Amino acid sequence: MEHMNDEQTLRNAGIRITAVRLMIWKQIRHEMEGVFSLYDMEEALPTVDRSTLFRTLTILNDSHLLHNVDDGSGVQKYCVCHHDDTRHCMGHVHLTCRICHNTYCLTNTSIPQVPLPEGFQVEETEYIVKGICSRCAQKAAKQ
Amino acid sequence: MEHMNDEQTLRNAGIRITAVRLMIWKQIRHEMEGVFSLYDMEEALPTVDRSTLFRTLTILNDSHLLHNVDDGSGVQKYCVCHHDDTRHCMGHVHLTCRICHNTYCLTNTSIPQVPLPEGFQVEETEYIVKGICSRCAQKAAKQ
DNA sequence: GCATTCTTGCAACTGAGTTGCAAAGATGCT
DNA sequence: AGCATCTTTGCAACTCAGTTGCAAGAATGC
Repeated sequence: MEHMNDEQTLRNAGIRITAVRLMIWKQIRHEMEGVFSLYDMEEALPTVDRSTLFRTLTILNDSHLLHNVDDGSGVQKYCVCHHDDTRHCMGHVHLTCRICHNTYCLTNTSIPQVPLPEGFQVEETEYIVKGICSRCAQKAAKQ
Repeated sequence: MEHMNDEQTLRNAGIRITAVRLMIWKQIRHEMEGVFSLYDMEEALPTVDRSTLFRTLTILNDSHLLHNVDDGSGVQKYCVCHHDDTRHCMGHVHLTCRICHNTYCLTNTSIPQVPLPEGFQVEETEYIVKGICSRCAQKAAKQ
């Protein structure tokens, strides 16, 4: 699965192949690290229109090749789903840095359960830690 | 503290009293239940300009009379801080309903800790459960 | 090879939040 | 109270991210 070629991955997800989609997916898969935004994609692929990027990200999201990350910045972020089966990849903890605005996935830290009121139907859980990442903290300390 | 009058509450927080501010605070304190947005305030107080509401909410937030709630809807929400001291009211779990877009505070459910990487300076933690609230689930079941 | 369907880029729009500025209001000092 | 100073307010205009309508271009099915 990990080594499936990019075109096959899209096809398997039921996504029709086009030059633009393949370019977008390759960019995400091989060049973007961690969590990225629509704006990051615009920067990375300036020849592709924003609306196309948006629509393609939505398709990838719906096909569970990406998942939405809500880091509380007010900007929608995306992240490659790393999982080996078809289950939707469930929540892990996210760190988001107030200074550099990067968001990091703690892929190995799953979200602890809490008791919920009777009758609430859970669909998704977000656990976001906001603060200052170690890199930014170090920079700040030097000055 | 709970019974302090509204004017005194503002004054104690270091906020200058004006007719508009008092009206906003009374509305929040006595009419809004739970979590509300700027838009909710616009609806409730149509005579007050949006920018004034926004600036006043920001002041109340900075003075820890309100706190920001990030429910992942992309819309900033606010909630009265219920606490007896000057500590910033720390995170509790929020439920947010995909159907009615209401957000509920589980004020008694504090956010469980998770292990974090060395060097990350935590400032705030959000725990948001997204899904369908019992009221909306019941409505859906009837049909 | 042609008709049909899907994808793309452009432009224009929405919605929430935010800012500059002048008028209105509050405060401090005599 | 009268006046100068500082703060707050409403208006309009703007930013920023996301979203949509539509016509042109690309892919697909027979």
